Parts: sequence; C-alpha cells; structure tokens
Amino acid sequence: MTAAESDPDPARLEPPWWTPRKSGARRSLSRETIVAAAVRILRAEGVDGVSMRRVAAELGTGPASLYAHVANKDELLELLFDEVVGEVPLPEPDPARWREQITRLWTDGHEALSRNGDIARVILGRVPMGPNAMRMSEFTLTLLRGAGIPDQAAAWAIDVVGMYVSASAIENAVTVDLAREGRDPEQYYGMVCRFFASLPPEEFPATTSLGDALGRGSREERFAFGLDVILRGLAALVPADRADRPGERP
Amino acid sequence: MTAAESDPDPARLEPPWWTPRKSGARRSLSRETIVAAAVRILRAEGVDGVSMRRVAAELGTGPASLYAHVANKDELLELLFDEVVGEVPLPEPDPARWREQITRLWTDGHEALSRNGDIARVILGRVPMGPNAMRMSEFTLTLLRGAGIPDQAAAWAIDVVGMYVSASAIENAVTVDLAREGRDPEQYYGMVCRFFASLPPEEFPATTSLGDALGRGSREERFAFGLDVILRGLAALVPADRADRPGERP
DNA sequence: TTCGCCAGTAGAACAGTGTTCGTTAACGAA
DNA sequence: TTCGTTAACGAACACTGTTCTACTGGCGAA
Repeated sequence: MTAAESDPDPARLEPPWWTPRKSGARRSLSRETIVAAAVRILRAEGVDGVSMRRVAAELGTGPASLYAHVANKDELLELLFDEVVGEVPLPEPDPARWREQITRLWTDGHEALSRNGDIARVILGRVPMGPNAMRMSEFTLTLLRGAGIPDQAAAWAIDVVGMYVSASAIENAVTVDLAREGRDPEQYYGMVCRFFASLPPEEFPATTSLGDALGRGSREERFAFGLDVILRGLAALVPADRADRPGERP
Repeated sequence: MTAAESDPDPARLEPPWWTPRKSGARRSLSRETIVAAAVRILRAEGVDGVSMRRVAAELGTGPASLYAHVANKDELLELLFDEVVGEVPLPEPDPARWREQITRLWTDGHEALSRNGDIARVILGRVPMGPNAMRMSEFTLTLLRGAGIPDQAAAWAIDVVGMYVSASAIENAVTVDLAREGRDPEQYYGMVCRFFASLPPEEFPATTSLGDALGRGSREERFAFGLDVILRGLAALVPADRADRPGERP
C-alpha cells in the first residue's frame, strides 16, 4: 500500500490541475488499476514501454478507454512518478541528525527511482507536485531549516538535490536497461574508459592519466559521493552562530 | 564557426562508434548540413521538433536520405549535443583562479544548453563523448586537480556537475517552451506557488510558510546557487596542506 | 570518349505512437 | 420502468523511426 492510498483525504493534496476522479466510476477500470498496470510495465520495460496502447492491452481494453480516467499520457506519467516516490519511507524528523536523515531519505528516493526504470525522466523540467513528492519536500525543508540553513537557501536546495537525484537515477536506469538487453554494462563502461585512455595525451593529459578513476566505483558509491558534496556545500551555508546547535529555532 | 570545425584533425577525437564520414560525398547533403538544419529546428521547436522527417524536409529531401550520413536519430542527437557544447569558449586554465574559471565555464555551458531548447535531455543517461564535451571535461579535470582535489574526487565531480548543469538546463528549457507557446512562465510559477501556499499548514508547515522563497529568484540566480553549493562542497575535499597553494603539483 | 560501377538519393511501406470522434451499453436516480 | 449520464471501445488521423528497393548521376578505368 502506498502513502497516497493510506491518506485519509488525498484529494486535498493533489494539484488542482490533475483531473478530478470522475464521480460514479462503474466498471473495471479506475485510475488506480491503470497506474498499477503502468507501474508493472514501467518496471519491466522502462518509460518507453509505457504507451497508452500497452497499458490498455495490459488491462484487456483499448487505448481510448484510459482517457476517461486520465487526462493524457503526461498526466499518467506524473501519477506514475508520484506512485514511485510513495515507496520512500519517511521517518520522524530529528534536526540533530539532519545530514544523516537527509542522506538516508534521498538515497532511498534514488533507489526507488532506480528500481523503476527511467521514470525519473518524466520529472525533469517540471516541479514535482504529487502528494508523495510534496511530503518528501516538506520533510527535507523541515530538516534544512532545523539545521540552521537560511530559508532561501533551503528552498533552492530542494531543487538542487532533486535535480541531482533524478539525473543520477536516469544514469542508473540506462545501466539496468543495458543489462536487460543482455549487454553487459561493465563492458560498456570498459569501452568508454578505453576510449578515454586512447585519446592523444598531448591534448588530453588529465583525461588520459585519470582513465581508471573515471570509471571506478559502483553506482551507489558515485551517487553517495555527489550527495555528500552537495550536503557539505549546504552545511557551509549555516551561519557560524548556529553551526553547533542544530535543531534550535532562533 | 564551432570548435569542431576549426579542429585540424577532429576525426581522431571522435568516439570510434560514431559512424565514419562516408568517403566521396558528392551532392548537397552532408553530416554538417544535416546537423546545421537540425540545430535550426532545435532552437525553434525543441528536441521533440527534431524528427528525421522534419530535418529532411528542411533540406528538401526525404527521411531515408539522412541515413547515409547518420546512423540513426540517437547519433544525430549526440552530434547535435556536441555541436551546442562547441559554443562554449575555453580559456587558458589558471589553477589559482580555479573556482572562478569552473564557475564561468559551466555557467557558459548551462547557457549554451538553455539557448538550444531541451537538448540537454539527450545527454542524460549517457557519457558525453563528443570532441567538444571531451575538451570541456579535460579543462575541468585539469583545474580540479590543480586545485588540489584528489584524483578520484575530481573524476567523480565531473559527473556531479554535469548532471546538475544538464538537469537545470532542461528546467530552463521548459520555461522557454512555455513562453514560446504564448503562456507566461511567471504565471505558471505563480500557480505553483499558490498551490504550495494552499496546502494544509498542519501537514506542511515548512512548505506553506516558505511559499514565497520557493519561487523566488531568476533562473540564473538559482543555477548559480546550486553550482556554488557544489563547488563549496568540492573545495572542502582539498587536503588541508594544499588548501592555500592552488596550482602546485605535489 | 565511352563504359560500368556504386555511393548517394529518395519513394513507398511497416509497425508503432498519442489522441479524438462517434457509438454503444450499462448503471443510478427518478 | 424509464431516462439521462457516462464509462467503454472500435476506428481513424496524423504522426514517428527505420528499412527496402529502385534509380539516378558523377567519377575512375579502359
């Protein structure tokens, strides 16, 4: 069960431009069953596999039937994204452990996205406003402010972290995709590294000499590094007189 | 003129899986004219506008003709991406001013991408390996190492910065898109802010009280903030005994 | 100068896409 | 029971990337 389903009054949380559930749904189809079918396809075939026809076929009907429950494919993808974000568990915020909690939360988010094909593609360029995404933002904002990061910086930081997590999840999805197609991702990255190493050293001294380092590390390690860099940078924005007392409100 | 065109021997720099220029091109079409036509469409209509048929029509021919010069649409998009990256001027690296130079370089890159529709979409999930992208990576690597950042961190940092810049450029492109469609982006973001403010304060205290800060700032300001956070985090990785002497090699 | 080759150019077609239109059929309310 | 609303759906439209096939037209060799 997702957070959205367990919410007592989810309607209040939805952006007003998501088409409201039409009253008196009568038969087999519903927004929930459509999203559930789409998630199954998403995990198996990625975003490109999620076509209106494919989802309809999964439900034993035609594509036109879906349009009674979902405005268009864009809206379906947004619903799909929020469904995936709903997989991330939210603990109780504890400002004293803000960096640890934020790291955990967004690492979980990164994994949830990575588990579900390249779903992260659909959110780049829009503001995530589904109920589950909103709860995640709220949680992060609370922790950042509690840590003493100025309001404006905290507000912008959400965007920065979100972009990094989404972009990295897309990168991961491609690796998973290669594996699904039977091609070894290691082999692909090996090819890339060999290309770097083969560049003319006169023009690319740094790239050729670093060759190995560029491809080293698991996806998890590389993601953790970037997230740590960002949080380090954010921590540097805490005013000196707050740095040692996280959690206090001024 | 792009960097690629002015390069004395660009062939050596191209990844070996880009299809080689077929020898003895005879008539009007060429890889260059195709990419140029695609760039025009890209600027006017975004990546979605760049279809093989549309590009062919721009050149007064049919889609099949393009396949003699370009392996497939993916390759055309990669060529397109590198063409855009070629718009970024590379200065002489000066390790003493590494943060300033990196900020400048990637801000220029961000602007070049933002000027050209949502071209950044095509690079997410792959490693940019066109000649212009490679030169940009080399430049950044040189500066980061010169600044005293450990090799492994420098190698991974390229990815982090690249992901952030691409994701942010996509965000910008959507704003530009809205403007092109005649819809006011300000109005869209105003709508988003109003939605945030309208959430139930009991469940979303931070989001509702921050409402304004979440939407404040120009695209440039917001991008600059994130880049600064990342560079701040990277600077924190410089070993203490190197922090005051950028540019020296150990 | 002539001939033959073949790279480059396309027209047509295939299988797929998102979306809309018009019709059918089933349910809730009266 | 009847009526009106509305979910469901088949067919169609205008697209997409890509491939097959035929057909040029210019160059190198004779």
